[in-house]
Amino acid sequence: MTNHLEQKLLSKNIKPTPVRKLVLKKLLDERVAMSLVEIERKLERMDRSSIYRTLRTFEENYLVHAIPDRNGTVRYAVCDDACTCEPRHLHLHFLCLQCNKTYCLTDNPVQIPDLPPGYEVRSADFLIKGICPSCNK
Amino acid sequence: MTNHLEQKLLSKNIKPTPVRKLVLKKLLDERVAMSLVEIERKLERMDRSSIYRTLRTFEENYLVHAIPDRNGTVRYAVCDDACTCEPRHLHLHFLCLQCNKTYCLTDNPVQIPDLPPGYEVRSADFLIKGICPSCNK
DNA sequence: TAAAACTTTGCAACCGGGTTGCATGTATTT
DNA sequence: AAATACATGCAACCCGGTTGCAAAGTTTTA
Repeated sequence: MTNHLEQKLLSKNIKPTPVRKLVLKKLLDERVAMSLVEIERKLERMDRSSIYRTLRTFEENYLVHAIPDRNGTVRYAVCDDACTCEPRHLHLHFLCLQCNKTYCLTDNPVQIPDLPPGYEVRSADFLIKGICPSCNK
Repeated sequence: MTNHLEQKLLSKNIKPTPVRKLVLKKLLDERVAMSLVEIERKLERMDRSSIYRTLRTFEENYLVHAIPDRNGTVRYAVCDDACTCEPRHLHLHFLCLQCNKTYCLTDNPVQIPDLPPGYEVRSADFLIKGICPSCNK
């Protein structure tokens, strides 16, 4: 419901405007990470630059995180409540090569390996590619 | 030297043409992963589409692998001799947020975590971001 | 060795996602 | 109610990626 969306936005200090609520709703409903254009196509009446700026606002305020894929498109996924998007937070994602959906696998903890001295780690992305359960049956 | 480049190309069944040798040389010399445009800027006289097609050929023949970053650009790095780019091969990369260079950390093994049943893993990318040793001193 | 077939390269044009400037509309403050 | 700030929509632009096509180079075949 709407209130839930508003609360989620407010909890990240984002003013709950109509556009923002719709974009957030879409991201939550689809339950997979979406790119700017994917969102644009699903929200027919909405202007691209509005979605673009909305996604930037979301990312700046740690409501979503970005997941780059091999073709140069970036998809966005809503951070779960525990996600702080802080340094050393590790995002684990699964991209299905068949249906092209990107799943967030938040409950699979991954260790960031020790690096040679001198490397200072700020964040990390782990993207696994393959076939997802629903394409696999 | 040239012969080394030719051998590297031939070992992956790529005909060693002038353009290909130059692109490969540049990738090896710079020792960091480079995007299409980065290569284009370093190789002033060379046509973009030639570089583009060259990179595709390299990738198709497993001479380089692609590393997507957060802004939607894809960088290419020469696979080391052990790298087969096969399923289950895990690429570990480090992107410096300051100098924007991408390093291949091939000697840091990483385990692909166990996923929930139904997920079939084909490949994986692990991108760590932070500050590299030479920016860090 | 010359012609035919194929591959590589360069040029130009295009495409499409991402980005920005600006004007209008909507909310917030005074 | 006026002034200010913020959000939205539109249009235009930018730029990396991609493709079609013709010229140059290479390999094959007769």
